[in-house]
This record gives sequence, structure tokens and C-alpha cells, in this order.
Amino acid sequence: MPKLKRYYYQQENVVAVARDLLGKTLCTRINGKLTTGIITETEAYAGTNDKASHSFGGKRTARNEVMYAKGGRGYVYLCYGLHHLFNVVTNKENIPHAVLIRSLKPLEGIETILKRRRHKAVAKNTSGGPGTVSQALGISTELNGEDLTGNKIWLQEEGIKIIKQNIIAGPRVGVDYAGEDAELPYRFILKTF
DNA sequence: CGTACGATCTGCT
DNA sequence: GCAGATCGTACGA
Repeated sequence: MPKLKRYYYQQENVVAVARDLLGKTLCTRINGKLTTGIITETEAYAGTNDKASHSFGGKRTARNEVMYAKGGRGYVYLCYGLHHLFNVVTNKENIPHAVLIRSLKPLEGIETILKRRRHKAVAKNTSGGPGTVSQALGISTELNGEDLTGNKIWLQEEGIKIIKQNIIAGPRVGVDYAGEDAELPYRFILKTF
């Protein structure tokens, strides 16, 4: 399975990328341990006009700086003081787009994943939210800004074939503060997972 | 410098 | 169903 190349991350339309990432494989090699999973749920955060995004209004701080880098890097930040959320930065021309990976189906390194997750829910198909995705693959803020074409964390082509009929779009989770933008159908879920 | 809070998860009731 | 965990960051004084 070939790695996604840099140009993949430099497409204009984040929402399209978020949809397209379904079925691709997210991989990490942390301390020599390889763990991978098929992406089953994503959310798009679109540029500076999206009230739900950290970059709304052109906000640019030490935390979200990497959103303004060229596409193809990871944006990892701490949420609620204990969850590391992983985003793929996808943009061209300094537009701060990102895709949050909300859920995975574990593929390789199941033993390691179970250990990291203290034998919790991952035994099933998906992990239960963006925090557990990071926990399962060993992602933490140390990987913030990491190049996604490198060998610590990367994405690969389809783990499975996706047909349109199996994709559900809906509003994003936990962004009520974003007013009308909270309604946007920027969340994509693979049915049957 | 102080304070409030978040793109959440878990375990207990 | 609900509260507690837990702390870096943002923002105002």
C-alpha cells in the first residue's frame, strides 16, 4: 500500500478531502511499534471563516501555528487537559484547513493497541472518539507538526474500497459554540462500522 | 499573573 | 444519565 504523497495534502477543498480520507489507513511507528487503522470517521475544519475552527477569524497562535503550514503535517493538541486530538493539515497557500480523525478500525498492531487502551472498547471495530484514536496509535502532542510523509506517522491508500452509498454526512460533534456553522455537514462516517 | 474552559472519555449510579 | 478527571492555552487585568 503506497503512502499518500505530499500533493495529496495540498488540495483546495478540505471537505472533499475529509470525505476522501474514509477508508484510508492511518499508521504510526512509535518506539518501534507499528500500529495502523482504517479511518472510519472524519470532520473538516475549513479555513478562517469556519467558526468551529481554531483558526476562525485568522486566529494564529503558538498552538495552532501548524495549521498555517503547507499541507501534509499533523496538528495534535490537548483537549480537556487529557485527550490528544489528531488532525491532518490539508492546504495550499497558507489556508488553515484541517481534518480531525474521529474514529478508526484497528488493523495492525492490535496487541499494542489493546495494551495502550488498557483493554478497553477497541476490542470492537472502532475506537470511540478522537481521543481514543490517539491513545490507540500512541499519538501525543510530541507529534504536533510532524511530517505525514515521514516514517513516524503517515497515511496509506485504501485499506478498503469505499462506495458513496456507505458514507453518511452530518453536523460536527461538540461545536455548539460555533453558531450556525455547527450545522454544516462537515462530519463523515462510514456506515457498517 | 489569574482564571476559565475546551473539536472528550470513563465509570459509577 | 451524569459528574469527575485534568492541564495547556487564551485572554483579560
